[in-house]
Amino acid sequence: MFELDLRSRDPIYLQLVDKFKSLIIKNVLKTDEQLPSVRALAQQVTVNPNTIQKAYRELEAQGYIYSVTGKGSFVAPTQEQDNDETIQELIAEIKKLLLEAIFLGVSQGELMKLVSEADKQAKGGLDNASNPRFN
Amino acid sequence: MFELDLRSRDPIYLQLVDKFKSLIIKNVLKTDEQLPSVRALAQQVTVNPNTIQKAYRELEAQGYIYSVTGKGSFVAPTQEQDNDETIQELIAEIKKLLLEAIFLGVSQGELMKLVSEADKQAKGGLDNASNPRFN
Amino acid sequence: MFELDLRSRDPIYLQLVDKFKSLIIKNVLKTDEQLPSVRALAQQVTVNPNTIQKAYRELEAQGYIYSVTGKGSFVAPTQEQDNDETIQELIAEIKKLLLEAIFLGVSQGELMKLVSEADKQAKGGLDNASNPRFN
Amino acid sequence: MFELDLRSRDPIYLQLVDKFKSLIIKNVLKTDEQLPSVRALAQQVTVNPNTIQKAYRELEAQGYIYSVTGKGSFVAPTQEQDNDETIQELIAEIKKLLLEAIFLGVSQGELMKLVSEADKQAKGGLDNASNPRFN
DNA sequence: GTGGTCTAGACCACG
DNA sequence: GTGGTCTAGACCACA
Repeated sequence: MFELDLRSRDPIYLQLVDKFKSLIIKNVLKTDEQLPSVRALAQQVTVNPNTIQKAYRELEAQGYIYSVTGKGSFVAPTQEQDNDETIQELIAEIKKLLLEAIFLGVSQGELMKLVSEADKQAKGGLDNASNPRFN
Repeated sequence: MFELDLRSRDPIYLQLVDKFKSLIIKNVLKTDEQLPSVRALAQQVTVNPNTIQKAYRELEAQGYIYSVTGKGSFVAPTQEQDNDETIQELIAEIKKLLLEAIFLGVSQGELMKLVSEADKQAKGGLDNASNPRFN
Repeated sequence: MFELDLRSRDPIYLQLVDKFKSLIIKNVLKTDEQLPSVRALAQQVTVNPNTIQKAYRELEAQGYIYSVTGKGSFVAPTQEQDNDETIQELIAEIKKLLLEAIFLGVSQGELMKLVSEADKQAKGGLDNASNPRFN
Repeated sequence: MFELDLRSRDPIYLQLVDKFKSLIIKNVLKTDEQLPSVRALAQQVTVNPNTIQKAYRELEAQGYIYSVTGKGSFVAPTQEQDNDETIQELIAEIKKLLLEAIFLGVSQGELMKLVSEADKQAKGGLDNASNPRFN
């Protein structure tokens, strides 16, 4: 379920954060569903528990999960709050990468297709949950 | 012209790389145009010359500029090579961010518009040069 | 193991790059094998750690090694990509040197033998590892 | 006759050295033939005379030309002297590049062909002189 | 003047 | 412990 790339320049804890965000976004992990315990996950992926802790802390800071002392960590309900700032940063980052992609020769059509695919994948999250073929 | 965030987790030299890539992509800096000298820029943004050097080296490694000892650093001609690996990584990163944006409530339409804008801005680079409203 | 010429016009960090490339090419250093730490090597060859870093960065940029913060630097798996541009430059450089060698009196036969030897040494990398007679 | 790449990382004076060495090796410039004067060449290739001077000095140091004060610079007779050291260095450099080429996937056959071509080009120098189609 | 190399030594992020 | 960033300041090669 978790394939970490120990060789990547990306720190392990960030790889974990990304994995979980992806699973939550695709609705594989549903609201209030419990995440694996720190120790269990640490053992499963053979990584230092501190690293898992760091990942969970980061996910909580970004509002994707919430932790209850003594009980565990759970998927947070979809954020309807005005995380306007976060979104603006995200949009800016996407725009930067789009410009770079176009500069490197990627066509507008391909990028449009990318948006379309992402949208379909996100909206069809519930289906994916019962038919998991995500990365 | 260069607003650096010294507090950012992103290292200064990478912020500079991004700035310059953006300026080159938007055709504000044109082929063979000279970049500010290492020392001059270092003084302007009050950063150590070594840091500027590092940024310039990275830009050179990525093919955006070329440096000639004793003469200066210049914008490289547009890369015709298809750096397939680079593009694949870029696409993957964009897709990840698109999914996140959609999850945070950004509509497909807005993202499509973003692609369209980026395409227009990239293609109309020459116009932007005389009408500078970029960051 | 590492004999550096501090007087050479070739910068120290490039001498290190060459040494390591040679060791990797001859399969003395094998995939995923760890390189000496920046600090350790710096101390061993009595050179500033920054200089070692520069060498490692260059090796990483050329795809010979990968570095993971907090873990170390390791030999990268053999590159399957055909870096056409790099190869073309390499071929041109070889041809130039071959012409010069011939001009200085080296016979075609000797050069052919050189190619043959290089091929044998590269292909028999594993054997060389247990029978080290390289520089 | 002289196409310098002002963009190259290689210093201009070294590019000139290489050009002249190539012309001498291919026998386009023959023994005791006079080289263009510093000032004339400087004007022709629009380069600082100091740069030409430096190139000529380097060529003289390597034994490819000799200078007569007040008369000019001339192609030196083929060196039959024991420049054994130079040759050894050259051979070592060639071997290093051959290994790298093989490592990057160039076949032994291609390299053999390269040697053969170089040999033919060098030996056929006299013919080339009257039929100049070199770079 | 330009870019490039190197040192000495500090500080940070990661595991 | 690891690699990575940054500064301050010196010195070199090139044009």
